[in-house]
Amino acid sequence: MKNAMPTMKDVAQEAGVALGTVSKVFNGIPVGESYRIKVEEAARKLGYQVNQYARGLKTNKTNTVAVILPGVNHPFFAALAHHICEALARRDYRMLLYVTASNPEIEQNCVNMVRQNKADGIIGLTYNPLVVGEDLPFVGIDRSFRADIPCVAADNYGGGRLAAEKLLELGCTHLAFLRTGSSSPSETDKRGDGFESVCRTRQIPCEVLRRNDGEDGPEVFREFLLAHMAEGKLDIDGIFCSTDLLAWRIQNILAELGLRVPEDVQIIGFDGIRRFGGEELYCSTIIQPAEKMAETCVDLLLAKDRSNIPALVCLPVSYAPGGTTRE
Amino acid sequence: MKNAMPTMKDVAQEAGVALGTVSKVFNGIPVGESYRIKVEEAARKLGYQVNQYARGLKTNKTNTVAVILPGVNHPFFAALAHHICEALARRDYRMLLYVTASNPEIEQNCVNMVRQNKADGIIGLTYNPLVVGEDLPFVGIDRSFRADIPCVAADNYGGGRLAAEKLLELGCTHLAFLRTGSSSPSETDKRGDGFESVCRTRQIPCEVLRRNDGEDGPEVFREFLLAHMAEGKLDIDGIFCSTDLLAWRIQNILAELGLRVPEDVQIIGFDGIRRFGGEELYCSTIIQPAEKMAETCVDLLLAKDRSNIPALVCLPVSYAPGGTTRE
DNA sequence: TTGTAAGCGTTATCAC
DNA sequence: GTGATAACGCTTACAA
Repeated sequence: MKNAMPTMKDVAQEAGVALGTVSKVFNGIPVGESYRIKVEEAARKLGYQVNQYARGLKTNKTNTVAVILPGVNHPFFAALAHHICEALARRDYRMLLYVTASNPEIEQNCVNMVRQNKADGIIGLTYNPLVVGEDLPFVGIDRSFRADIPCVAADNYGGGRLAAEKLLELGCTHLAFLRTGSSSPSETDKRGDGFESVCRTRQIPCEVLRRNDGEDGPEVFREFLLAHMAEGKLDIDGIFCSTDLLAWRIQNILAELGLRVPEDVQIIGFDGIRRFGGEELYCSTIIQPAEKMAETCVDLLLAKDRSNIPALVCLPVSYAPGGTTRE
Repeated sequence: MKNAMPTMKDVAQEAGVALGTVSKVFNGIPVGESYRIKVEEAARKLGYQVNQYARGLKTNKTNTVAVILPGVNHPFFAALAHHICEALARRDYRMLLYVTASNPEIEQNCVNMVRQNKADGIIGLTYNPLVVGEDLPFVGIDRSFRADIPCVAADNYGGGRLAAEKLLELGCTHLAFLRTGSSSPSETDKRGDGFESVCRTRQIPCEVLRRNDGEDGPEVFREFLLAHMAEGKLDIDGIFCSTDLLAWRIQNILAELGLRVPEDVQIIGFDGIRRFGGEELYCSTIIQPAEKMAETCVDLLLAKDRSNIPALVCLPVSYAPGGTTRE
């Protein structure tokens, strides 16, 4: 009458064997051939599926990993979620997804919920320092808030350097770095550092504007650009933006100002966002290896030996032209 | 030494009350005020969290819903996932996400896994007929494969009509409907039906090209357009594409052919995809109410009374100009 | 090898 | 109102 889901007991009865024997069959523990057959047959007949959570109650493993992201609406986060989900599935794990809108309370709340749901670990791209038990494996993306929590990120510093080198290679002589993003520190801050370091070394003039989300509107960037214009010309000829989204906005502003990209000024973004999740790039950009990052997070989280986990893993980025540079 | 997660027993001991009392406190069952305080204090001190799955073992509820999508890389799917996740969180449910790449085996496999994980229900955008137990609540998006499984979709038919009416209102006299998509039938097929019905009624010439994904490359559309060109002019002046992605591709082809949008030909897409998951539209389009759809799916799935669930719920769409129409 | 029984953390049914 | 106690579906010694 209630829930007709068959249990191990049903299978045992159907197969005419003991409960323990059924369990063994489903755990790959050797059992008499004839018994195995009987059990498997009964299981198929009844459509039996092990209850992972009842099992977890005993084994303290649920084969479930919680993933905490600010959201899944932004293409880069979507790509992460997608690839993490697939990487987990390949290992026969399931993904419990939480979205937080970067809200500290929600983030912490998610962590608490994860404990209720007994996930085997957490992969989290979070912006706030969280309290998470020592016992619960945690891997951070782009950010680590505790010494023993490994962080997986793209090689943001290297990506910044690469962007600078590319722009110089493409003939730029006066660069700029533009940034928006969260105010809480993260690996992504190194994008600008890498970029500036190249400029310093090569003694290239580099204008910098770093802003935090919400601090002020897009008009700061407009003003910045205006301040660098004289007689309809921009004195900057190469811009590195901290994200593809910012690059897109900058392009719009430049268009309004009557400047052409890439003729008057070349732009390189960061992320490697593709239209419709698979079509062409929005701009010339430094591509984050989302799939590799996902795979690495999962590997790190599920590693048997958690004694010598690295604190930070930076994955190689690559440059791809996307129409906003001259090549 | 092992997992230090405190249990109800620990809380009971700490609070100096019986186990059952602790349980009652956490279930809102009336209990002596002084006891409640003691329990809550002990729980806080120990950092206790109920184990949802141990609870589920008894109650047959896990407060978990499985969501099955082809992937989460495409912006529309990402939006669905995002809003479903939030809608579930609002009801104190968690989301178990599975991605299938529309592969029938993987889809079925997900359903089986869901049974292992004892989700309370499934929300699925799937392309293949699945075998899913009568007992497991299921809500389909854009498709239903069984009479008793409710389907939530945008008003695709109405959207098609709206597109036709808009194009006519904008002065078009010779229309076309272009379509790609899965070969398996779904609610989305009605987009073209609605569009054509308006054309028929109003006696407007309407060229139609319906293709299935993978049947052939993008060149069919190019050929189609070429076949409708004479002396560098297109005899069609209004195109309705079954998705924004297709509209984007068509725009690219038109550009190659030297045709201008919206001057020479106006285009309306379907979906309402926004750049970077929140910026402007790609084209003039019929917007699917992703958030409402998500909310509706969750409502339907979690409805107390599942006796009179509708078979199909179509949510209202809206039109928004996005630069590919003249207004 | 196979069967038995004691938990895992929780809820629910009872006597008290 | 409170506190034992028997499930829930499964794993795992341990005994047969």
